[in-house]
Amino acid sequence: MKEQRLNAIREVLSSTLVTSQDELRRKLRRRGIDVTQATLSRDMHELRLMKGPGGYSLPGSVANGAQELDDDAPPVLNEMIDSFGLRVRQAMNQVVIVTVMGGAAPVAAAMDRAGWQEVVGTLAGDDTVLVICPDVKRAGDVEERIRKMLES
Amino acid sequence: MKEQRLNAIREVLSSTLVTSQDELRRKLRRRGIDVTQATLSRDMHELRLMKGPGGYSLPGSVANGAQELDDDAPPVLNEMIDSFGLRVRQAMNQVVIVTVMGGAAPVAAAMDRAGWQEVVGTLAGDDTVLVICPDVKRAGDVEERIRKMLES
DNA sequence: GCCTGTGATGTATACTTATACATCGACAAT
DNA sequence: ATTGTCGATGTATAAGTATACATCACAGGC
Repeated sequence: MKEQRLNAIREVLSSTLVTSQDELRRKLRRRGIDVTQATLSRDMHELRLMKGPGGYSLPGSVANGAQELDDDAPPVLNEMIDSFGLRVRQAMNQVVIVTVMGGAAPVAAAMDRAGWQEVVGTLAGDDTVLVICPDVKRAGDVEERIRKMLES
Repeated sequence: MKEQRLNAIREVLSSTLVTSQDELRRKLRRRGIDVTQATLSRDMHELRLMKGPGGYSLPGSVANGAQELDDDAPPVLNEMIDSFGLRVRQAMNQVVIVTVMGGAAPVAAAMDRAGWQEVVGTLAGDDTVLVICPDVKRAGDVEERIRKMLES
């Protein structure tokens, strides 16, 4: 039972954003796993999880967030930002979105599909998405929207 | 003063083990830096520090602070520029670093790890690194530093 | 069958971290 | 000179996490 729970924790963390042990507890309960915060604290210690501004992550960045997308399932931008986004910053008419390793491509694809008028184009590295905007003001608009997605 | 403190935090974390904000506060006080836990909490959030079973670690450092560093410890940016960098040019708030084929990714990774405040994000192609800076002035600063690495 | 040791878990709480609110200083605009 | 804005910081406390203690189930030895 414990092993199954540890596996479930890894799956949840590699596909969604988790910012507290209570949040993880609720997500596990949706999967039929019901434990206390104290037990999760021990589990997370045993899994050597890291906690930072972007929430919890599995040790080693390679395995983190590099989930393959369904080819025929257009992702919602909000979900992509939730799952992969770490932080956003504006630089003149550009917006830089930092993601977990491997998360840049799905985020950029979702932005393209969102079709925002304020976005001229996007470029994805491994963990960085560059968003080009027509001017500084609209870059500020985009930055604010992305920031709000990160904060929700 | 704040910048100096942030640098001191990075130095302490890269050379000693820190397992709580109070412990860091005490270590900084020995260096003549006296702030409260609340300020350190904000500083550590701004530095994107990670906390795990092995204590606090800088972003991009070994995923688990409790693990000993192995042979492929993160290289210094200077070495990466020496090994792979060919030339650097500035374009408004962007800096373009041209590398040998295949050298863009290690250079971009090293820049991410360097954690320069002037760098909003980096994007790597095969032989080109695009560095986004907050404004034209700081792009100039970054260009100058990279140029000096190329010349040495 | 009984006893002992071990690992897992929950409860309660100690400990740690994040933040609401207030204050202050620097700076720009008037 | 005055006023307003902004970022930094401290205080107090809310929120989050780690763990002391107790309990239970189970396995192994005798």
